[in-house]
Amino acid sequence: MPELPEVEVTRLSFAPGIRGATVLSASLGKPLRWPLGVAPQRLVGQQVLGVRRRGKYLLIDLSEGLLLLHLGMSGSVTFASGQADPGKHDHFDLRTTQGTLRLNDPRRFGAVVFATSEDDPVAQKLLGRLGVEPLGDDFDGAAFYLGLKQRKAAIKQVLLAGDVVVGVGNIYASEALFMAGIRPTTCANRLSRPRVLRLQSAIRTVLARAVERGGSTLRDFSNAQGESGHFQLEAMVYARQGEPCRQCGAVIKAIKQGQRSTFFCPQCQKP
DNA sequence: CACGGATCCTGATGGC
DNA sequence: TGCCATCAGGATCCGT
Repeated sequence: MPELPEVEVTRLSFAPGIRGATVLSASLGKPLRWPLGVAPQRLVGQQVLGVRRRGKYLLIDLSEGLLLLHLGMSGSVTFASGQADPGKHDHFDLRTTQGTLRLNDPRRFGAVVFATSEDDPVAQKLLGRLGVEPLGDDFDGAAFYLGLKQRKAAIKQVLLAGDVVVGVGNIYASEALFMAGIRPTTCANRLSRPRVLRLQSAIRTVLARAVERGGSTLRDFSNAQGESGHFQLEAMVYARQGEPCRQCGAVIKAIKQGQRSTFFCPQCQKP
């Protein structure tokens, strides 16, 4: 479910509400991708200082450490006072003085991990190899060009890998490549400088637009207030195989790259 | 070091 | 209705 826009929309939807709260209790459901790393009691009494995002991770800053939260493929978060009893797929509850933060994740590819600080090896193992933030000032075309120049894999797979630039998942990789006019199968190191600059700009535009629209709700994504996103309605290629390109009318194609679906317009996007 | 494939898990969907 | 295969917004691990 969650790429950068969905994670950011989630963050925005509960960060103001939880800031300043004190943890009353924490409880776990079924095992997630990684263990919490400490006894849930360790969190009790800590104050929530704020919520940040790094790539697709939510970083919940506490007075004596931080929680790294990842939504995997099917995770979503709710924040409310008076939550019902945990359901079948609710695997983490953080009860605070200002409401309960709850992670629901049917497939359990997500995780909640406690680290004493961002420098903690536990945190570094998850964050250490992440690429640049696409919506930040550090994402400049020159560095992006140099990063791509060292990769000979298909550009779409390089984007998904997240070690050059973070946050671009399966939907937005296809969308950004469409906007940049680049065929997803093109080798990253064979893209000219101008095309890389176009791609850099397209990534920023697509992700920022998706955040504005509340993310994409394909099946069940919703923010911490239970609201759906709407970006999927304006997708140019994602999940539109067989339909006419909104730009040129050619038939949108679907292919597989590394077990993942890729969508593109064979006419608008050049190798 | 970088690449491609297998893998974790559950649920929805479509064909027969 | 049941059964089976396939697919799904992610990212790590492993062999090459």
